Amino acid sequence: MTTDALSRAFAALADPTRRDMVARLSEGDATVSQLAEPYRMTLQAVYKHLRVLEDAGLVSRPKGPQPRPVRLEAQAFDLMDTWIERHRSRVEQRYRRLDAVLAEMRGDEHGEDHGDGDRGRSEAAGHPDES
Amino acid sequence: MTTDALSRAFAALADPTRRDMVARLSEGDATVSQLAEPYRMTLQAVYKHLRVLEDAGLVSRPKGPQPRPVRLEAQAFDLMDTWIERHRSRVEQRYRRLDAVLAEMRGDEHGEDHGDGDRGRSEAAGHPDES
DNA sequence: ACACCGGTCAACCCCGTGGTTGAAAGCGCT
DNA sequence: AGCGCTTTCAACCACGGGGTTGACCGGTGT
Repeated sequence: MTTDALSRAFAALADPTRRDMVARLSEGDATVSQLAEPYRMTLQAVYKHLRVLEDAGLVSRPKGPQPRPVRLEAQAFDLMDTWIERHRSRVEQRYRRLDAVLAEMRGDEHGEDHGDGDRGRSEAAGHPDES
Repeated sequence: MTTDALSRAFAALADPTRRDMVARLSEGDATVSQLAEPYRMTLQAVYKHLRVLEDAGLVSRPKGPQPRPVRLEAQAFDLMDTWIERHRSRVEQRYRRLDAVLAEMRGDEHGEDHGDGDRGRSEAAGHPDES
């Protein structure tokens, strides 16, 4: 079950088919069968994927009558986005700081790529902090 | 195997333990055993998680001698970030547009929340487009 | 009423994954 | 060499996830 929302969201997007669905949904709502037709898999399989996306909160659907269209829901994306942003930015800052240090030490020549240079050690006795 | 990079990245972050590791790594590099100690699971299990993160490109480690520290790698985050951003923004635009339409139709009263109102249909015959 | 159509549920199969245990490497000591 | 530390590999187990097939519900049309 993995229980927590973030896990579900990430897990949901970990599948190419599901990502493709999201991509198509971002261009407009669609019904289950409409979503299904491009793929070679069964309608039921698509439905399952849909359920996963729904459980992840990435997608919502009116419980009303017959042609229940599927609609993208932005909030779950925000969840992941902020999480990623939170940690990624930290790393990039460390990168830049290191860049700066290196630049200061020699004449600068900022390599855009990530070839591993030498390593700097830095212990972190941090608390888990999670989320 | 799920093969593609994005899938691996998302799948990697779909696990709370792994996310926690990333969170801690964003505060500074750490060795496998350092990473392992907070958790009740085996060192080997942690190592496996590490492998997943590494395969996902979220983490790198110098192949040098013994205490091989683990280091966060920003690029994979960028991958996910841009993907999410690409689609999320689309949705939000649609939201706003719909908001605007509604506002135009009546005297505006922009509900901040997402209670489902009525729905507008809009077919999309778009190509998969993927990635 | 009947059938049709879209959507949904349930049982089942296969394999990838999170976790375990056990043993083997690598490398730093003295 | 031998000890001890960290890191890694391999075999194994239980569970959940992606996919299938088959049947069932809910409206709409005629």
